[in-house]
Amino acid sequence: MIESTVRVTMTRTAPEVPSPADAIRVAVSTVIFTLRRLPGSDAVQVVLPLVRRTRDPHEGQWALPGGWLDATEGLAAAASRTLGETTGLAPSYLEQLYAFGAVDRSPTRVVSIVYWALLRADEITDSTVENVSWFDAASLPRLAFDHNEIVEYALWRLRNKVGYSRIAHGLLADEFTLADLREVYEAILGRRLDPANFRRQVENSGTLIPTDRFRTGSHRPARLYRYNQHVELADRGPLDARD
Amino acid sequence: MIESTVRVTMTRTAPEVPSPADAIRVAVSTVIFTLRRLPGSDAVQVVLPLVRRTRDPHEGQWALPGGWLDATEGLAAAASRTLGETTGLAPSYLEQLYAFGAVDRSPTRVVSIVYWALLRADEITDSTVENVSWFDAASLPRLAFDHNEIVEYALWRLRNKVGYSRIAHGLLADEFTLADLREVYEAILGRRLDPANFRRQVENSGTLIPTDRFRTGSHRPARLYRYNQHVELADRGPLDARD
DNA sequence: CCAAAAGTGTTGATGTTACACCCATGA
DNA sequence: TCATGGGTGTAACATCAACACTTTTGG
Repeated sequence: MIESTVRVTMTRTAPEVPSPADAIRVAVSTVIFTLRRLPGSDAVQVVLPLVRRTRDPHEGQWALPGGWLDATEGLAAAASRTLGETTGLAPSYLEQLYAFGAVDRSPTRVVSIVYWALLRADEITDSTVENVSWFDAASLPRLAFDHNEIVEYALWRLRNKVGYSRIAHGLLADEFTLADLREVYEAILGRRLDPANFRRQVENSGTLIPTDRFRTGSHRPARLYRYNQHVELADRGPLDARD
Repeated sequence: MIESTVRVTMTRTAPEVPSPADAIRVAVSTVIFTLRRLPGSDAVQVVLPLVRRTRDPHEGQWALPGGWLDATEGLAAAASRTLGETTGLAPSYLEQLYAFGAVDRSPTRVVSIVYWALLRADEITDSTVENVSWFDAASLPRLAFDHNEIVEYALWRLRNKVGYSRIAHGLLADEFTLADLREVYEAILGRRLDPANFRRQVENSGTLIPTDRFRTGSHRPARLYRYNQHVELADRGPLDARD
């Protein structure tokens, strides 16, 4: 009988339908990055919103926004929803980061599907939601669960991806100067970039459309650019908006 | 009362502990790649093992090896276990691919944490496990669930990663010639590479250690190389063997 | 000797880095 | 006018693709 072999797969250590005692719950969390200019300084920081926990595991500590996966929604939808409910934010870019499922990462068994997101400068709603604060990604306090490690990994992905994709644009509004864009790269990469070389690289990439408007400031006006909508922020391969 | 705000997160659409009716099960599957030389030909194919389903959803169709996540094991451990149980294989390289959780990907709600793995030439156990067959990755039949799309994505990742890491080495035994290694790259990328340029690139990468042994064949003997164990197969960032 | 794969050399195209220099504006 | 950031030019350097060429073996 053919069934015998596959039986091994399905029944040896786990029954066809896991019993309630084996309950594994699925949560969804999101690491949301945006930039903030320090008041009274020209420095730009990568910041992210955290939510203070008011329940038992790690009560009082800061944690990533998230919640339980609903049986009727996809993973990305759950990320958007929980994120909107906790912080009121709706990011322009959302991508799956990793599934964290170590046995001891929570007192009960929880597998967290973590997403990461970018928020444009014009998307930051300053509606002060209670229990939500923004933190400098470079100097976080001790977070709940394994969320420190998760943010570390998200930062690593962000820095990596900025090198081979155009995601940096996901942090800027519609129109921006090349200095604005360079500032984004510098904040993420943590080092200064040559303005001349940066200009050429980004101009030759074909992702920018020059407008005929200029931003007038304290010195020579800088041309405003627009993002080429036909170019994806990042090549996600055969994956599109799928879960 | 502080609790009110966070309540929104936890209770609006999902209760603190999901009820049994909302049951979401977590499965783990693995896409295992290895290379096979076509008999009577010099062509090398990327192949992967599939398991024929003997149960209700998609019975009779081929599917990725996998099984249910056990409450007492981590994600990577579950991938290794289910994979060993179904195919008897123990790959040299294992990395998380993606979490698939679309609502309609299975008749019941299943979130699949999918891993992908590389099998060295010397790791292929030819113990003919029942209901397991090897397929050319380039021409798969219609698979169960969304497994066709999953394999597509895994192939995309493999091809991408071969360009910026040395994972290709995960497909070869201890000692190999540069032609062997080039053959791996050619099979994955699907195009011929210039032997001269390939040699220089890989020699300058510092990942190979030349031995003083040669493989004698029909023509001029080729030097055998060994991997530099101090160089990781792929930079996984702050993630190591974690779940 | 011959065929064929192993291995080396060379050249032009292309991209990256550093930095000198000119341009346009507000103050 | 001057200081400053916007914007252009250019030479040194590294990387890479194409391909001619030499070396070494089995037959």
